[in-house]
Amino acid sequence: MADSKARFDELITALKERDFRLTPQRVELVRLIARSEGHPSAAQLYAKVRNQFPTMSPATVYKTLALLKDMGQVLEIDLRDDSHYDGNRPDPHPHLICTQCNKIVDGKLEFDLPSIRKLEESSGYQIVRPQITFYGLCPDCKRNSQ
Amino acid sequence: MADSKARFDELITALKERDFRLTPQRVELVRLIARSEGHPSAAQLYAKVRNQFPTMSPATVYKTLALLKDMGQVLEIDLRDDSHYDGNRPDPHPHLICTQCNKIVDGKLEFDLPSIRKLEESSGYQIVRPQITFYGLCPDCKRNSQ
DNA sequence: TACTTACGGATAATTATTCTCTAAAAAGAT
DNA sequence: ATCTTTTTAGAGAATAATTATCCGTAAGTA
Repeated sequence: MADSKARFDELITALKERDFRLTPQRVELVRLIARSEGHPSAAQLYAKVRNQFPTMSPATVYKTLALLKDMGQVLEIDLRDDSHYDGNRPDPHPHLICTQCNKIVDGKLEFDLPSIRKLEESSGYQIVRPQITFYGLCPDCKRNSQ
Repeated sequence: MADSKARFDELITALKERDFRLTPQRVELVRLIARSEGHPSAAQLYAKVRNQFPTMSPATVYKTLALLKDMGQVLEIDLRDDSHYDGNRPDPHPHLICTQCNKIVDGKLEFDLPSIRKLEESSGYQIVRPQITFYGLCPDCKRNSQ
């Protein structure tokens, strides 16, 4: 959350450019995303946005998230039970997910571009979006399980 | 599918060793897994096993898959909509998934062990299961989209 | 201000996965 | 072997995230 105001403006501008309407609900959701530090789930964002708009429906959250995802502005992290979203680092990067408490943190791991090129050649696939997830135990749960 | 009979025996032996019961339903499911070439989903396995056991429930499939997964004998590939299973290469390896036709193939990419160790150190996480997925276009869909 | 059209909201549908309960199988004792 | 006890698995119902549909309304524009 280097500068959530700047990120907010960035997202709003991106929406305007593509002629999507800036409804109050949508603006509020974008504000929450820009301000988010972790990797909130759709349900968590929904719960927060309902503070301002108690009648809002989940579908509205999903629709706007899908929009931002398609624009490449938020990164979806699909888990088994639900999806979480990274609204401040839309570039692909690895995630570490605790299998005990479900805590998600960003991983600092460089992609080995040459290897990916080789993989594209050997497989014939055109790779668009890498999704690298490391399941394991977070420091807290590791300690508690010992 | 080098030798599905050998793989079948291997899985059955592993189940026996841990004193899991070999019910007809379970044996048939294991046979399907040992024989599977691609990365079948739970639903696909369920559909096939119902040819032999029309009254069988999905829960039975999920339970046995969970069992084999916990034993490290099958690898789960969780996608957004459902999970697929790799019953013949239980060691972690990357997958390439086509965003158009959902075809899944195994990727031949070495894990960079030193990088993973560094990631464990910097994050404090104890990594148990890496899941590396590359979304993109398979050769067929790439051709058709041009 | 009026027009056009996308959006929000509600409800219901869909669908993967899991819970609960019952039946059946294994183990042990006589 | 048979009866009893205990554990496990199977079937069907339930759960919960996400999506589809439809209509009224409000955003953007001239």
